[in-house]
Amino acid sequence: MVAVAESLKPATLTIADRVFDQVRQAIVQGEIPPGSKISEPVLAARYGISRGPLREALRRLESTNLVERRPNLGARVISLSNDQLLEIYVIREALEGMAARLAAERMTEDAIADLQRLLSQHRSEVERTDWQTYFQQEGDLDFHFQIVQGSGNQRLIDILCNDLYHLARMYRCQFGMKSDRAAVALKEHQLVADAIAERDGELAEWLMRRHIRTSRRAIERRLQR
Amino acid sequence: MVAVAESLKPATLTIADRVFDQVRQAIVQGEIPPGSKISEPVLAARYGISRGPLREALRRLESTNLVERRPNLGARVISLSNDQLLEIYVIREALEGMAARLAAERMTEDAIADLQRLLSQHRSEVERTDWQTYFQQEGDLDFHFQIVQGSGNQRLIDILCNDLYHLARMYRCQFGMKSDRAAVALKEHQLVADAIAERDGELAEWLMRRHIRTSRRAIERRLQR
DNA sequence: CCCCCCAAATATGTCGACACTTTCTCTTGA
DNA sequence: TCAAGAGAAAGTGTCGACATATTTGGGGGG
Repeated sequence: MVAVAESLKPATLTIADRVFDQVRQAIVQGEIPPGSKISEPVLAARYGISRGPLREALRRLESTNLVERRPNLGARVISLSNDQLLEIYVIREALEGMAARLAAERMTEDAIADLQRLLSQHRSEVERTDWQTYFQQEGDLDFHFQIVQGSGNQRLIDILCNDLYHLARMYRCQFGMKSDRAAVALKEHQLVADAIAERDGELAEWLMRRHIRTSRRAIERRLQR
Repeated sequence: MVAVAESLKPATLTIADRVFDQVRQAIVQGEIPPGSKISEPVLAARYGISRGPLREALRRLESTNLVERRPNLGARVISLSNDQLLEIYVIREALEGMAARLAAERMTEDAIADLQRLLSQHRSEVERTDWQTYFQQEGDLDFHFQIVQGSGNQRLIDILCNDLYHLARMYRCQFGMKSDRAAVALKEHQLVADAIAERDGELAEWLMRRHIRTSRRAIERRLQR
């Protein structure tokens, strides 16, 4: 259901790759709670592998900022402080704003049609209030994901999809955040998509930045309570 | 002379840490040419260590985007294509623009004074045309570095300082780019610094983005020739 | 009763060896 | 002569074991 595409996988899958995915999923879904220490022997035993590939996986998790490793002290699942979460939104504002601008300039007509289709699908989902929260949460990421893809800037895609989005999802699982601004967010999404469809890069960037800034402030308010 | 500060080092230094720094320096300075294959046994022998820590170092180099690793095929030093170099400048435009905005809002008066001092030092250096190119190159990074630090956004600092700046430096070493726009760049720097000193975040972001965009276009022109 | 110090236990860092994959080379056949 | 295939060589992936650092627990002293 979630269209967070892994960039093209290598033909042969190494053990470290497989364990990396498994542990990442376990962390993002909160199975391994944030802040908890990760014991290499324990995890290696759980997955039935040696410590070598496990360390490789942990190292990759560190590079995606899901775990922290300190020499001779081991690895811990990161627990995002409120400030760190807000920091991520600031970066997303900058990067996704740029992504929206580039998407308006370079996205293919087909991709724009897909984007509009995704939005109309979201619209119908939002009307069914029961599924609202779940679909809006994942659907929100899908929308941002498609625009980032449309930017055509591979490094931009990597930074956002491999690092920041996983963090955002982990945080949502962690705090069970229900969005009560699904309808509002959907309207903002529509405005961005329209600007892209009209090839107005400057406006698309401005709208996307305002959208993310609004989301950040909503979270900020929620955290202060 | 180069103030690219490593974020606070752990007390104990592991072998993998040391080799990571050494290999990174070798790559950035072009000692290990871009695109060349990295043989684990060879490098391990050169540094007198086992393949374990070396692989850890290679993994960290991969996470900083200085080497590419593919399963069962080994590691290669990345060789930036022209497009990839330009992609980095697009991301820098977005991120450093935001950094300048934040710096204008949050930088301490002392830090701003340091920034102005750095610029006046650059001014005197630019007048001595012989050292111009070298100092301008490194000084340029120092200037950007100080502003990014002033943003106070730790993740922003990490992304720029640990990844993108090293790539930019490698590319400069690789192509031996001499900047013939040192004087112009210096003026642009001064404008950004002034906007920060006046706490005008919006202007600071606009000026920084224009500055980086101008640099990108200068490179673009140079590459097409 | 609390604090400090020392030792055992546990975990991480490092190493060497083995297995499997990839690549190169040489042979064989058309 | 060239192409295809088999075998060898080199390299990466994985494993188990040892060395070193950290943590934990207990004992002694204040």
